[in-house]
Order: sequence, then C-alpha cells, then structure tokens
Amino acid sequence: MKPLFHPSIDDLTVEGILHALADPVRVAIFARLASADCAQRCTDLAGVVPAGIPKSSLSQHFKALRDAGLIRSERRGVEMHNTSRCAEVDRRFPGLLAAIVGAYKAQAGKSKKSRR
Amino acid sequence: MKPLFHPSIDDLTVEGILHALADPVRVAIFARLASADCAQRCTDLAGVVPAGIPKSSLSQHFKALRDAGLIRSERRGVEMHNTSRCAEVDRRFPGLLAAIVGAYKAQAGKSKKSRR
DNA sequence: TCGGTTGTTCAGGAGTTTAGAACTATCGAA
DNA sequence: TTCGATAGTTCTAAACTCCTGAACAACCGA
Repeated sequence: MKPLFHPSIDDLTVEGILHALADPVRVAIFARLASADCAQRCTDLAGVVPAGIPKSSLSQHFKALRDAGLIRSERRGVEMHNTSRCAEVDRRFPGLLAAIVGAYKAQAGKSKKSRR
Repeated sequence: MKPLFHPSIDDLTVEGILHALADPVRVAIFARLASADCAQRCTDLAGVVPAGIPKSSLSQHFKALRDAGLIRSERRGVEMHNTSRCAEVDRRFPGLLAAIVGAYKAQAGKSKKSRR
C-alpha cells in the first residue's frame, strides 16, 4: 500500500485550500478535526457527515483534504489517525481557516433558526 | 438576450462562494472589483488576468461570480458594468471575503519574493 | 444600413468526481 | 497458522463540470 503524501506548508495554495473546503462533506470533517483535541479515526469522522456516503467516497475526501495540506493522516495498524494541520496553515495564511469555518457555522445556524 | 440573474443575499452559500473563489482568474477579477471605486467593464477587468484567456471563458467566469452572489452586473448599452457585492456578502459572512483575498495576496507576495 | 465593439450562448472534448466492487493490510481468536 | 472481521484504498465506468472556438445577439456611430 502506498505511503501517504503530505505537502509541505510552503507548497500549499489558497486555491487548493478553497477547493478542498468548497464541499460540505469535507468542511464538516475538517471542522470536527480542527476542534478535536486528539486524533480521530476515519470511521469516527464518518459520523459527522450525512449518512449514506459510501466509504470509497469518504476515502477520496480524506485524500483531498490531505493533498490540500489541511489534515495529516497516519496509519496505525488497521486504522487511520487524522489530525488537522490548522496551526501550520494558520501560520501561512492567518485567519483564513477560521473565517471559512466560521462562515459555515453562521450558515448552519441561520438555516437551523429559519427551519422551524 | 436573457436578463441577468442575481441571487438574493439570503440564498448565498459558503460552498458557492468558496467554489467561485477557488480559481485564480476569478479571484483576480473579484479582488480588482472589490478594490475599485467605480463600476468596471468586462474588458477592463480582462486586463488583470493572464493574457490569452478567450472571452467566452471570461464570460463564464463572470457568470460564476454572479451566480455565487459576489458581483453585480448591469448591461449599459453594449457594455457591462460590474460592481462587487462585498458589503452585502460581508454582512452575511463577516470577514470571509477579506480573509480569502488577503490569503491570495500573501501567496502572491511570497512567490514574488522567492522568484528572484 | 453597415461595420465595429462588447459580451453571450452553444456544442464538443477534456478533465474531475462519484460510488460500487474488488482489493490490501492488520488484528484477534480458534 | 489460519480464519474472519475490521478499516481503508484502488479500480473503473458513468455522470458531471469546465474550457474554448465558432456562431450569435445587442447596441452604437458613421
């Protein structure tokens, strides 16, 4: 099985990050990871996305987040340990991730309020 | 010719905005528009993107920005007057646009410095 | 009315994304 | 050691999106 690729922080691009986060499933995963205080397995994170998404798709989403430099994944035996690279990315592009995650929260909050 | 469609601010989505701005050509156009103090024609804005992009593609990029709610376009005779919807979007998602445009600037600045 | 300018639409090919099926890798139990 | 279960990945074909050249529409001035 191929080793996992993680780009260096200097190779990150804003377009890559935006593209990765321009998907509700991926931000949901990333937001959870960013607020978690310990590494999360893929199956744990599958809980935060709408049910019914096949695991092959989830695997691709994780790869997309990895390639964008947003998360770091480590194989530990049969499972995967994922952590966010928030701090690193924030050093390179200060405030970007917070603004995006914040905007998604604002959007979710609004639709929740108007739903009833 | 079809009338131009502009979504209401309440219909904007973060994923739509990120997708629209996850493209160097489109942010370049948007950034210029956001910092301009008067409406810009499409051909004026064509100056800020790398030369050689066909006008059909530019037209699509403008449409993408319009559909995402980031710009407003008005036909004035034979030309088009574009303005950014920055203020409106910012009211809905405070700080988002500034963070994205800022990050692109940081990226451009860095590559310029390391280029020589 | 004609020619030039500005931008849109259409249609195709190229590229990307999705998801089911088959696969690899690891662990624990028998 | 072998087997079965678990956790993710890879493959592949269909669906979808994006890009762009060519044709088009709208307007203006001569």
